[in-house]
Amino acid sequence: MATKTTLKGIAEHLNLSISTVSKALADSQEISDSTKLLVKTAARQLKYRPNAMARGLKSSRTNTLGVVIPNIMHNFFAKVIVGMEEEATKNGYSLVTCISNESLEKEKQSLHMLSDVSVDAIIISLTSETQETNEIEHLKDILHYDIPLVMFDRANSDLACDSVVINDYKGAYDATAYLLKTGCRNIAFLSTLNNTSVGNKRLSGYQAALSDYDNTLVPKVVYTKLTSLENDLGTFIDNNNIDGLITTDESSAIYSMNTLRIKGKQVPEDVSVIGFTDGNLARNYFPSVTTVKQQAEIMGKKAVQIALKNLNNKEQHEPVQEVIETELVIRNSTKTI
Amino acid sequence: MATKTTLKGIAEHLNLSISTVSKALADSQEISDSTKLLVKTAARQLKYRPNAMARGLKSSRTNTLGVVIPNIMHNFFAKVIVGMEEEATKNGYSLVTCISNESLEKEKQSLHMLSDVSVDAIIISLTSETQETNEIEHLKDILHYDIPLVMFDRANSDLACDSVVINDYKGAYDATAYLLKTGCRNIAFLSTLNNTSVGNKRLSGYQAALSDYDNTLVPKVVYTKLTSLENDLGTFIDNNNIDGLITTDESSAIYSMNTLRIKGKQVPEDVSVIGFTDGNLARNYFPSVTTVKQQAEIMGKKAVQIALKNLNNKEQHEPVQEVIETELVIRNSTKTI
DNA sequence: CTGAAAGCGCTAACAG
DNA sequence: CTGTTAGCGCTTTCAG
Repeated sequence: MATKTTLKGIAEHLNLSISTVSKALADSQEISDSTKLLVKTAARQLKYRPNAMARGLKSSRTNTLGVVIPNIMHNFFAKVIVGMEEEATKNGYSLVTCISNESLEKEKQSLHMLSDVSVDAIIISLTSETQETNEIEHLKDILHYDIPLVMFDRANSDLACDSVVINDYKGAYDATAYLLKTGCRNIAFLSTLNNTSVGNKRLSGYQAALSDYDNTLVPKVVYTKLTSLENDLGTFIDNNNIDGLITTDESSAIYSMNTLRIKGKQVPEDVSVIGFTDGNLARNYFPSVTTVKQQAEIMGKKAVQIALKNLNNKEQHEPVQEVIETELVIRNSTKTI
Repeated sequence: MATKTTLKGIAEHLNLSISTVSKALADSQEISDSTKLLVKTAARQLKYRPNAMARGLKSSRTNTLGVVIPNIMHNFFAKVIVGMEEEATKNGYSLVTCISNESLEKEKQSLHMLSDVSVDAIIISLTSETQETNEIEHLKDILHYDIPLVMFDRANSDLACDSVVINDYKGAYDATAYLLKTGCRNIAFLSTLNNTSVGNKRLSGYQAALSDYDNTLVPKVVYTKLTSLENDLGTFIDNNNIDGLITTDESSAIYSMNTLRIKGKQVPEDVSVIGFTDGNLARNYFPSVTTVKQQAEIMGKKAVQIALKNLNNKEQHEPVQEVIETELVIRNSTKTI
C-alpha cells in the first residue's frame, strides 16, 4: 500500500518548506508564479489531497453539514435529502446524515455525534417523540455552542432558530375546498400524525375550510396508524357515511383506497380521496391519487441555503421561518368539477 | 455563546495536567480511582465531548464509514441505508452518505471527498455509468491507499475487494420458473438495467429457466427506460402475444401493469407480472404485485459488518463475495398454481 | 500515580 | 518571495 502524500511529503520532494507549499497550493500572493507551478504539478503527480481533519482542526471549518431525519424510507424525506445533497455539493459541502428513526434518544445521540465531528451546521426534522414531549434541551445545547441550526418540516416554535416548513394549513385547506367544490359534503380527515406540528396544522386547515364553506358541516377526524389503518377506517366507514377523505400521507391514502375497495366503495364515484406527499405510489396507483404536493427538493435546497447563510454570517438575528407553498395535483381519485 | 470544553479546559478547572485528564477519561490503569472520579464528574458537569477531528488526526481512526449510492429515491437503496445505519450505530460508527446519481464523475468526487475526510472504510454501489465503461481507476486508488472497500449490489469483479450481492440469477430463475409452473408459456423479460452486472445476471437467470424447462421456448427481451416504458412495452405487446412478464424493478412492474391495463389486458388473468424489489408500491398496488424480494436491510448490515471486519484486520486476503438469497413473495399479480 | 513533551497535518503570523 | 514557529485538541511515550 501507499501512504497518502502530505504537505510535508511534497515539501521534501521539492526541497521547500511546508508553509511555502501550503501557500503555493492556496494561491497566495506571497509566492512566485514559478514555484506555484512547481508545487502544483508536484502535488498532482503525487496525488496530493489535503487532509480535511487537519485543516478542520486548524480552521474549525469542516465543510460538512449534519442532517437528522426521522425516517429515510419516507419518500418525502428521501426527496428532501436529494435536494440538500445537490445544494450542498454545489457549494463544496458534504452531508453527514443520521436517521433518528422517530426516537428522541437517537435524535440526541445523533446531535452529539454531529457536534463531535464538528459539522459546520445542523439541519434537522424533529422526531414525533420530540414534538410530543416538547423536550428541546438537546437542541438548545447546539444553539448554545453557536452551531447554526435549521429545522425543516417538523419544527418547534420555542426554539430560536430558522426553519423552513410547508404551508400545511393551506395545503389541507385547499384540498378540503377542492373536495367541497366537487360536491363532497361528508369529508373525513384521517391522520397518522397525531402529535406533530405538521399534523396539527393540516387538521386546522381542514377544519377551517369546512366551516368557511358552511359552518353546519361537522369535521370528522380519524386518528390511526399505518399498522391499524384498515381496521380503524373500516369501522369508521361502517358507522359514518362519507363521500370524501383527506389523509395526511401517501401510504395512508393508498391503504384507505384499498379499505374503501374492500368495503365496496368506488373511488372516486362514492368517495373522493386526497393524500399528501406526491410520490411514486400516488402517481402510479390505480386510480392515480390526487395529492397535496410538498416541494420536498426545494425544501431541502432552501434548508441548506439557510444553513450556509447563517454559517457565513454568525450574527444574531430574529429567527426566520421560510414557508413553502404546496400544490394540489389533481388526478383520478377525485371527481372533476 | 459558550465555547466547547476541551481536555485543557477541564485540566485547568481541576489543576491537573492534560494528559492525566486524558488518561482518566480513558480509564487508564495509571490513574488513581479518586482522580478518575474527579475528572469524570468534572467532565460531565462541563459537558465535555471529545473532538473527533483531533482524535482522528492522532489515531487515524474516525469511526465513520463512507457510503456511495447511485440513487436514494430508489426504495432498495433507502432500505440498504437503513440497515447500514443500524449496524454502524450499533458498533459506534456513523455514516457519511454520498449520492452519485448514476454519474461516474460524481462517484469519483464522492470517493475523493470521503478519502479527504478520512473515513475508516468505504462502501459503494457502482453507478451504471461505471459499470458500462468499466472505468475503475478511482476505485483502485482507494484500495491503493489501503482504505477498506466493499461493494454491494452492483459490484465489479475486476476489483480485488469484498462484495455483497443479491443472487440475482437465482431470483430471476425462480421467478421465471414460477410463471412456467402457473402455466405461462410466453414470458417476456423487461429490463431497465441494460448494462449493469445486476441486469445481466437477472437476464441469464430468466433465459436459463426458460431453456431448462423447454428449450423450444424463446426468450423475449425488452430493453427500455422508465421514461419510455409505456411506449416501448405498448408496441411490444402489439406485436407479441405474452402471458407473463418479468420486470427488473418495482416501478417497471407498476408501469407495465398500467400499460397492460390500457391495452385491455387483465392482470393476472391474461398476463402474469412479477417485479423485483419488494417496496410499498408492490405491496399496495391493486392487484398487489408478486415480487422477488431482495433482503435490502440484511445486505446493508452485511456490508458494514464486512467493512468493519476488514478495518480491524488489515491483512491481505482473497476477495470474498457474500451472496444473499432472494425470496419470491407471491401476491395477486400472478395466477395461482 | 502524575506530568512534560512530541507529533498527527495543516494554517497563519511573523521573521528574514 | 521563502522559512520558522506556534498551535488547533488529542494520544502516547517517556520521565519524574
